[in-house]
Amino acid sequence: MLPKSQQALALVHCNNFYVSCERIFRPDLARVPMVILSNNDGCVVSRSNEAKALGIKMGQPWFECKELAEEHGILAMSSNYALYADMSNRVMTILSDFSPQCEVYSIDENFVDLTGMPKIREVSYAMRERVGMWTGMPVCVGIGPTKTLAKLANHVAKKHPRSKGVFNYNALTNVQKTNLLQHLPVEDVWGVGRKLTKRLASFGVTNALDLREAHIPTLRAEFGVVMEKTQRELQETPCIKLEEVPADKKQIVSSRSFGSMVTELPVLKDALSTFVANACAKLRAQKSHASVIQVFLGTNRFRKELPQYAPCLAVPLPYPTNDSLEVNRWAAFLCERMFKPDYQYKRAGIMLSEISPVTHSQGDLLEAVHADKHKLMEALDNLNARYGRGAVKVSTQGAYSGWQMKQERKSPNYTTSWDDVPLV
DNA sequence: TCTCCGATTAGAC
DNA sequence: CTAACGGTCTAATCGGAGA
Repeated sequence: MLPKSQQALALVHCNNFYVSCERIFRPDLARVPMVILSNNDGCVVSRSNEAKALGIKMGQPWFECKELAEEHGILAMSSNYALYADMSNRVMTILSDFSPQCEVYSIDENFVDLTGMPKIREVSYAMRERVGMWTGMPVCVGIGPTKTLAKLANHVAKKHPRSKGVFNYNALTNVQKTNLLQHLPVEDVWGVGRKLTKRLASFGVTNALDLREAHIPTLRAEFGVVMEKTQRELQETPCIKLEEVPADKKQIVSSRSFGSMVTELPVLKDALSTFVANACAKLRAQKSHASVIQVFLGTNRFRKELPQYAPCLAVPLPYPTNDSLEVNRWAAFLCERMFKPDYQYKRAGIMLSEISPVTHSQGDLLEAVHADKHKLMEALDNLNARYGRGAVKVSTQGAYSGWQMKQERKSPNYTTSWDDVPLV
């Protein structure tokens, strides 16, 4: 029997994605050390190479970096998701021309299946070049027989300038593979995070080779099935499938930390009405409805000297719905039940769960009522699609101020808003 | 003892 | 000037309740 033909999965990953999106429209920032901040301008979520070199850590709270930032003139910007989502779509569309089988894995990554294609190196360089030429986005490509090894190869491509942005694990000899894995810390393996790195170390597993060669029953017993899959993927046995069509969400969460503390019930309800609108719009976009709605509130858990309160309450709905108005009534009700004065709220959110596809229920006495509601929400979605999110609102939805997140340094929506296009 | 369920944990990005 | 630390999602596992 012929040996099983090996997969060639190419993981295409944008370099410093958010930073790169900003630089495409601000070429003057090309060499400026810079970072992009999370919602509420809280933590660093993307760093330029210069910022990395200065020691700024991924996920680090911005206020902790301030001193270093001032010293070295590090520029911080708020995140601009409308811009990043649009740039991502452009990149993904280009990549989809290179293979009929792709998985958009995240906003800045795509697994492109090149199995069976000739000249995989050339194709990889071509992907890099076309994306760069058409969008300005720098990307690196890692090729491997499994997702885990494609990730690993991408890591190598990023780290070693000599690779010129493309690294093919499949082209290595066994000795080269062993050598590579031996020099790769186990925490750089996909699926191995901080906690597992520590526990693995106590078993003498510190690099990727150790993990690949570890005693299988021990590994399975101590670390469970997830780790075993990772190990098998390192051994070139695919355990994680390519998921071409994204699965429907099983739960939808919409929540925010507030820009400042909130003490008033109406303000909380206003914030929640915005979260409900977002969550229900997502629900309708995947043609589903939810049977359970949960609301949570929270004080600032980092301010230990203040009284803490983080309640959470759920209701099973009498029948599944995706109607923003209806969900909002429940959200307001739950919020009122939990609200206690004299606390400073810093966060609130809503979760929709027990999600199932909408199917046309026959013979329902309320069918006509449901149909009308359905039309109302459809009209609302269409208007918001045409005139921008929030053009048509549910309830107060943002009428009160005080909870909106801090975004002090956001760039214009260069690609998605005519109002933001600079007139030369 | 088995099963179900909610809560917790760990990870990715 | 001040205060100042994200948001979403999944899968696996754990521990208790109930059958």
